[in-house]
Amino acid sequence: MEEIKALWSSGSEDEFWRELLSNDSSTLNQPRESTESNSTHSTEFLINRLLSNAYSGPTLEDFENALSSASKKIETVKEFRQARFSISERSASDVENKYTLKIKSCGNGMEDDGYKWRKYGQKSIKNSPNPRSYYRCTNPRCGAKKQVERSTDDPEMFIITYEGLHLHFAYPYFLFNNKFNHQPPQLNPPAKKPKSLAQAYDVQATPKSPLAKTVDTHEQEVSGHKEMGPQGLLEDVVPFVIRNPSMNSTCSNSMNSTSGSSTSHHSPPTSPSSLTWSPNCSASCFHLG
DNA sequence: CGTTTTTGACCAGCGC
DNA sequence: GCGCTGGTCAAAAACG
Repeated sequence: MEEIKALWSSGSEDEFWRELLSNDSSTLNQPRESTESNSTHSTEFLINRLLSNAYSGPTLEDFENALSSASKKIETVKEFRQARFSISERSASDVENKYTLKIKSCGNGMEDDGYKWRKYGQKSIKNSPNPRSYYRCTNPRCGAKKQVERSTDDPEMFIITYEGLHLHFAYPYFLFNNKFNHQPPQLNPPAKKPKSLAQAYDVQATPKSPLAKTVDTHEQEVSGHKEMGPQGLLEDVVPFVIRNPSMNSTCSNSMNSTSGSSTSHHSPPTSPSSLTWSPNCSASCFHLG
């Protein structure tokens, strides 16, 4: 894992992507031959390859397969693909772009795929009565950051800006693979079910930057959580029922079988919050910050 | 007592 | 250069 971190920190991201594109990459092990994109690499392929090379966690292909297995949530597949293409359509050098979420309340949890966000600062913002909080992922190989501030228009609306490619949102969908055996014990069933995930994933461009994305979760309500936790990931606003706490074997099998990386990056989180690791079965953090 | 949050200081970038 | 603003650092405080 450290070599990945070093790769990102030692050189420019352009170098990283060149390395990624190189067929005879020596830094990143090529796990398997790919028959697609022989002449021109599609960005989708790049993303998949990035995940399979740099991370041992599930690839986007895994997510898609998982989505396909979720018969009841076929519309979610569509929306997830939309979200994915919102990433894929961009050039590789744009991966570090910011994403903005607008969340009207969400689950209160510090943990996200086994890692936590650590608050490292708070500033009062000009022309806004609400301060902005700065968080950084505690995942040692993740430099992703996020900023959380309360909307001035709607006190219950939070605006969360992620910096760096951030794929946490894919986890809930990946967990579809486990067929909803039961619900997470720590979470009450939502009093109101979200209208639809299609609304939750209304991906749209944000005015402040042509490259940034805004995900507006219109009516996300989770009972018992008036306050939004410092988490604020898309994972929080996706229905919790899709998260399955007892899928350790299924999850790891799936991830191991699809991850081409030979070196194991599945080290458990160093954070003491590893109790949430197994239930969520999230073996790797998908920030690409 | 270890971990997390708070909070003022510090720094960099930008416009004037 | 100066002041403003946003982002980060780090020591102290709070928390469990």
